Amino acid sequence: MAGGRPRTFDSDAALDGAMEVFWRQGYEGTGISDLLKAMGISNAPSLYNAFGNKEQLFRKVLDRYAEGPAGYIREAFLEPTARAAVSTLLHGAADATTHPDHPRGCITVQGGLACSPGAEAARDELTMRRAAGEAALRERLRQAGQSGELPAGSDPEALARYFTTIYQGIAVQAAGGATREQLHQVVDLAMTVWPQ
Amino acid sequence: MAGGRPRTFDSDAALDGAMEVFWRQGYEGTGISDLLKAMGISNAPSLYNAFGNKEQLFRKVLDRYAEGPAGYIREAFLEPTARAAVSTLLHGAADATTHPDHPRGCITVQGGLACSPGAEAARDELTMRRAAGEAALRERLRQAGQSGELPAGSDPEALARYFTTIYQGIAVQAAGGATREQLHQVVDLAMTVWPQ
DNA sequence: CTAGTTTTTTAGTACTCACTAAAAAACAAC
DNA sequence: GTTGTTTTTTAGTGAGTACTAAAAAACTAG
Repeated sequence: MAGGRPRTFDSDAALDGAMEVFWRQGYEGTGISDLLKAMGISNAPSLYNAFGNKEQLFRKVLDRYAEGPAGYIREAFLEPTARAAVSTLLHGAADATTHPDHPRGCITVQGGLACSPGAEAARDELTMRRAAGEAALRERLRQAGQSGELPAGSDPEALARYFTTIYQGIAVQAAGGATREQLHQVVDLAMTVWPQ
Repeated sequence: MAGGRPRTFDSDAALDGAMEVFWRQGYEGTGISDLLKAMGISNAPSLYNAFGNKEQLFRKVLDRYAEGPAGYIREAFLEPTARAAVSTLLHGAADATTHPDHPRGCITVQGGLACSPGAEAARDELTMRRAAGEAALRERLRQAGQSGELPAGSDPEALARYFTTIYQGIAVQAAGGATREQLHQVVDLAMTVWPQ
């Protein structure tokens, strides 16, 4: 077994660089030359050799995003009550979408809602991931309904969709320049919908 | 004064076609060839002659959007109470973003949140228009505060931001496939935040 | 050293991007 | 008819798109 020529760039740092660009410019607004610069890779073939094509790189970036800047989501689901989970989730979104070290907003929204036919696979991947997040919240709220945390007559599905709408609206608000404090205020108002 | 060679396309119909494409594919995902096809124009120079460049055409489309598919917004502000205005606005958004004759979502959100440096002018135009909508709602709610429609201690600015967040979240939800009924349910929940 | 493996480099592919100069065509006024 | 005006058509511009074949370079194992 052999070693081969060593990489001149760090894979994780390169993915972080790619994440930054995709986050700020969206999938379709990001070119291979932008990625090369941000990833610290000198030539296109090195990028394709290491990460596959643009779409595969995008998926790897989304995975890394979920474990890094969006890690607060997984933590939110560890909260003991559904109400605390939602509150942590939304206040976490207010923080993450306005973090000074990252582009504004959320990569799963900013990445691309509308696109040319050639980018539909990437757009659909984003749609899927947003739907997966909403489904996870729906399950958590269903469980809260069964455990008695939610009063009788509550609609866990509708609540999940409502809080997801807030969550996604926050990403748009952040893109428009809303401050962190303003978004936390939005979350506080949104939480008053909680039953009882 | 002379007539000159007559147009072979209808300007309003062409703008409607351009609106459809920009709405479905976003500003950056839309190419001149897409526009030509959708606008019923045979050659690029005819488009440039009639509407200026891509960015100027986009602005004309946004103006037409405001008077057409987003006309419900102006109507909402004619409601006698602020509460009715917000309700009409949000339920109107639920209808408009899921209308079967149009692409999903709202052109001022779908048009582009993140983009390449070359498209920043278009993105900023969208940001400005969203901000203008939020400012109008803020003014309406301030007025409601002064007229006594809102109870003492209410925060019109925070309410305006909250309802705008819902409004923009609805556009993302619609892009993800939410149904009209589901979005109306979201709006009903969102309206329970209304003070008193 | 040689052989094997992986990455980088060089130099390209074919295609699309937004946009335009110049000429031809189709009208109105006279 | 001629002149003036506007639009369409033809034929392009240079720059950028994602991606790749092939060779050179830099490592490890033996």
